[in-house]
Amino acid sequence: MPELPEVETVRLGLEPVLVGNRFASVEQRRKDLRFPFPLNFAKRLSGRKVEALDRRAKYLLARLDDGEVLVMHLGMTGRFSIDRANGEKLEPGRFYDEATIAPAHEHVVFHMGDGAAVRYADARRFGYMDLIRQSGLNEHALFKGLGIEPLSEEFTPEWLANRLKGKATSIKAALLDQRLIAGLGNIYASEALHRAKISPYRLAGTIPTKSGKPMPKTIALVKSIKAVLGAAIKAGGSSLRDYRSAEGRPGRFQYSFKVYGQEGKPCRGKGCSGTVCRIVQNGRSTFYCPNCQK
DNA sequence: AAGAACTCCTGTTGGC
DNA sequence: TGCCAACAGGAGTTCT
Repeated sequence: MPELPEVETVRLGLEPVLVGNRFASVEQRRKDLRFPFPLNFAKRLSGRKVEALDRRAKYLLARLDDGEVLVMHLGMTGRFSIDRANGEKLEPGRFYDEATIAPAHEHVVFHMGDGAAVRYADARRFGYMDLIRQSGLNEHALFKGLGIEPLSEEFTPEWLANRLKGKATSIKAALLDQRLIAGLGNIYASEALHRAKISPYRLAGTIPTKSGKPMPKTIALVKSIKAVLGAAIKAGGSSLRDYRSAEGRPGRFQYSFKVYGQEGKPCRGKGCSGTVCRIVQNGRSTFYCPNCQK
């Protein structure tokens, strides 16, 4: 569920609670999420200090003082909540009429040295956690094939044109491929294609280059991806059903969706009179405007 | 080898 | 109201 902007928002919320703090104890309430927890997970975390909390693609990386990295992925329904040390409970859904998280879905509780508790709940359990040595992180199976960070300076039209060349899959499917661009998901792929006025059906290989130079569509796509992700982070991510920022405040970017979830509504593209359609590609919904996306 | 289908799991929603 | 199929922000594994 959470894509790059949501994970980044969670990172910003967790950072002041985790960084510089120690794990006093960790409750691990089941042996696995999507994958088994690593051996002696809770024990290995106990007493460790968090030196930094980073993000890579949709992964959160808590760098520990013993050279290990606590790797966390939220899957589709993973969410964190924080009980502050001063006793204040910041429950997800606090600003909503939604029920609180069912206790059965709360799988991990990190008790911090300063008295704060960081809770991880995940109804579908598509999320996962692992402990990996910092020195081998980039060679680890989870990270080895991971693609470029779309907000990095290295992500340029030249780079994208080069990587899309010869691809026979749809551009929508290509944008979801984490080995290519790491962090885009189903919402922002649709939104970026709409901003760039590119049909999700277009074969990725037909977008890129002419005589070695990126075509306008490639330039527009890179610009759109960066813009939509940047704006979403600024808005604190998108809140649909499950996602809340770590403080429990909802994201606001859902109000800026131009196509995602907007089936049947008029296209909000400038000067476009089209209607937003929902189609299915590779088993996933794509929203787009057939009138302005070519 | 690339691309697509299948799979994991639980909860919500919409149609009849 | 009840039931049931469809769908949900991900991505590793298994097929073709």
